[in-house]
Amino acid sequence: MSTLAQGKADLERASTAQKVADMLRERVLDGELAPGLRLSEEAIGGALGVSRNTLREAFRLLTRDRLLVHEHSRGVFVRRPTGDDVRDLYAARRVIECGALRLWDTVTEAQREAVRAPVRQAVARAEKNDWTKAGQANIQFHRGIVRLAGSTRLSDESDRLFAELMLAFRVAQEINDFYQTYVPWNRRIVELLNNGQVSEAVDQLNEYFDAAEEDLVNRLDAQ
Amino acid sequence: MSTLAQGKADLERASTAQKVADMLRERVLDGELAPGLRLSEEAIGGALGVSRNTLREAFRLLTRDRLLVHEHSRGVFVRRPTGDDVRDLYAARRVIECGALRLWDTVTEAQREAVRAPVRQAVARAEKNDWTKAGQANIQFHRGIVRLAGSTRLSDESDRLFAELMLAFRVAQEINDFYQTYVPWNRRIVELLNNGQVSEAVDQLNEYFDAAEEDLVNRLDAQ
DNA sequence: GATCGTTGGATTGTTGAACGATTCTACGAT
DNA sequence: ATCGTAGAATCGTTCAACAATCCAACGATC
Repeated sequence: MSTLAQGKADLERASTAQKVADMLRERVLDGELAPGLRLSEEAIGGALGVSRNTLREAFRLLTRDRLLVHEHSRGVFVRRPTGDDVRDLYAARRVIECGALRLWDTVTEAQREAVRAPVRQAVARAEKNDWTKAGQANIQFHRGIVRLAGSTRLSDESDRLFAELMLAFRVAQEINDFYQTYVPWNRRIVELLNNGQVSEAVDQLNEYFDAAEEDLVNRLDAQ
Repeated sequence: MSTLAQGKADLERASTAQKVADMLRERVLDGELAPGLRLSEEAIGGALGVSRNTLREAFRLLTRDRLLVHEHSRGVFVRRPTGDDVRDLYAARRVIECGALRLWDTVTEAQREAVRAPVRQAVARAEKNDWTKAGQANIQFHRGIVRLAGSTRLSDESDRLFAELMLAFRVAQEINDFYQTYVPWNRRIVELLNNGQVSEAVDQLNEYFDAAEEDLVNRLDAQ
């Protein structure tokens, strides 16, 4: 059965536009393509060896994910998140993640473990000063929370929100030291959950959002 | 100021692909293009007088909105929502709308009125047996709830969820008589809110989702 | 009679070129 | 220094072409 699923994954081969979009997404998220940069159709298409039409399809996919912004007759640009964007993102996260976390007592043990495990990993990575991996584990923690809701649509949209947020982190130059503050916070949330104090855990998550949002907005507006 | 806003709206002229997508979206939502139908690039492009490339752009937009599904080398089809789709949609709605409704005491009066007004309208329309308008007002009610969260990203995504849900309603042939049952329910929710019983209103909303989901899933699986 | 290749036609995936429309840039006039 | 204008660069859209893929019909085999 797992081999069949594997085979199906192979069957669903990506289109050229999809592959180009995946490559560009990486470049945007690791900062190689800086926020605000304009992506010329001719230049990028030439460099990647794809036609303009195919490249435009890839641009559209990334625009859907809010990593690029499209301006009519001007081209596409790497999104440069503003303070307002961050506020909007956290308003959405508050509703989604706090709402999902409230379902803690109704979900399967596997779903709960998908929330706990990333925190253990983040703690371990943080002790080794590997903040890149710690940051990835932190995202897995929040992805796990969203998945408590049991909706693939909600999970997919949240992944887009997370990706957009990563852009904001980059602009705020907050990639490394940010998690140093908040890893302990996540740990406390999991402790409360294991204690059966779901409501208190939700409160902590809300406070975490308050602090993270304010920190990020301040750094963005300072620029 | 309003004239300036008007001028700006004119400036943001829609691209051809956007206009084509809007037209197709209407056709899909009012059932002219039935769920499951395959949309031939050549046939539709010829009928609308746009090139294949432009039409494919429009298809991408509607695929993002989940009204169409794309199958590699096979074409695009009008989505035919399944019971699982509906369960997924309601799992997302539960988290989003209940989470947003919990913010009732923290939002502006204008935001609260955007929840109450559509219910009054739905009641009035229902008394005149105008179920189409009553249904539209019902959607405005739920849109108003989502907007309590204050996130445009969340509101936009919810609009897509609603559109997809309308497709499911159509497949279930539940366009007219559905709201007859649930308009009074919405009314009760607003009464509770006006009474300051936010928590009870959330419970009612949750029960509404339970009932609506089960009803819709049953009708879909029966086919 | 049912299952399995094969073949040909239809549709999609991708490319390249073309041209009008729009934006940007640089230069010169006031 | 500001404004307007001409020219270059880029985008929006269309068209034609060909390879890759899918599909339906037809026989071949057991």
